[in-house]
Amino acid sequence: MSTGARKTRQREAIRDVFERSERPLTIDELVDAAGGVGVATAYRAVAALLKEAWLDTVEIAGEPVRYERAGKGHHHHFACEKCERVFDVDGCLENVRKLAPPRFRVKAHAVTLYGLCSACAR
Amino acid sequence: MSTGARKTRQREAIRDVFERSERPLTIDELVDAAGGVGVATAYRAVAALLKEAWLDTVEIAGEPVRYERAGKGHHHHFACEKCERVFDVDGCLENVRKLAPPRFRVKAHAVTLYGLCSACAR
DNA sequence: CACTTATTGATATTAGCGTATCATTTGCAA
DNA sequence: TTGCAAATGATACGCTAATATCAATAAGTG
Repeated sequence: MSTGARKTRQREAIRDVFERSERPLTIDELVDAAGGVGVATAYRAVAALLKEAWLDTVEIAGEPVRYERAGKGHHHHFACEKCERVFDVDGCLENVRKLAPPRFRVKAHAVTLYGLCSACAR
Repeated sequence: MSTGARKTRQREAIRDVFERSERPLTIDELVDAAGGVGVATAYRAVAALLKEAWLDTVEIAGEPVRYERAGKGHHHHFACEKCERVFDVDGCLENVRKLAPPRFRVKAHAVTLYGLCSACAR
């Protein structure tokens, strides 16, 4: 027979990178970290992994889209203004949805913190 | 003499639009609302108003940049998934910055709610 | 091994958004 | 009213991010 996805060096490398990284990565970060993977391939692999819900999208205003392993549970993000990396922030706040004006139906929310990560803060 | 900014129909219209609107507007929304104002002019006027801190930038992930009158005090935003408009959300949460991991220095934060605005929720 | 076809990747192309150009219009002061 | 610099606006251009192209490569079955 013949149908199905093939196991390639590049795809393995990409999965590895995401499995090891505990923070969301941009396509460029991914390409750098994976090594020897073309941009087009990176985009294709990410698109596939998104489709099969193995990756989630992390969008932060004014920044390139990032991706991280799906299924981490509810969390938010911290964007370091110096090293430009984005980190996961566990936990959430109780009354987020109560901020909405009356009659507004809240379906999701995002909390993003900005500042300096531990490495850059010293 | 001769130095200084001139008062034009277009600039007046743009200021009026922002003064009347209680929600952040994109350049396109601004151009539509102002009527008879070219895109280039809109960009130029907004740039000037940003420089003199009469306007603030409102950035929401994956969406075009919006602008609103500066000096409203700390608040956040609600993005309607249906009509694509963005609304102000007054108030904030106490412990936002406490979410950050140890040793991270939080300098700012953004809370964005997604869902349906009162008009679209009915 | 041999062959079929998915995959790769350099690059062309597209799309979205903002700035630069420059001829024309228009404030506004004398 | 006149004159000049500021302002306008249609459009060309530039930038960034992502997709499409297509010849070359390689996975994996028989």
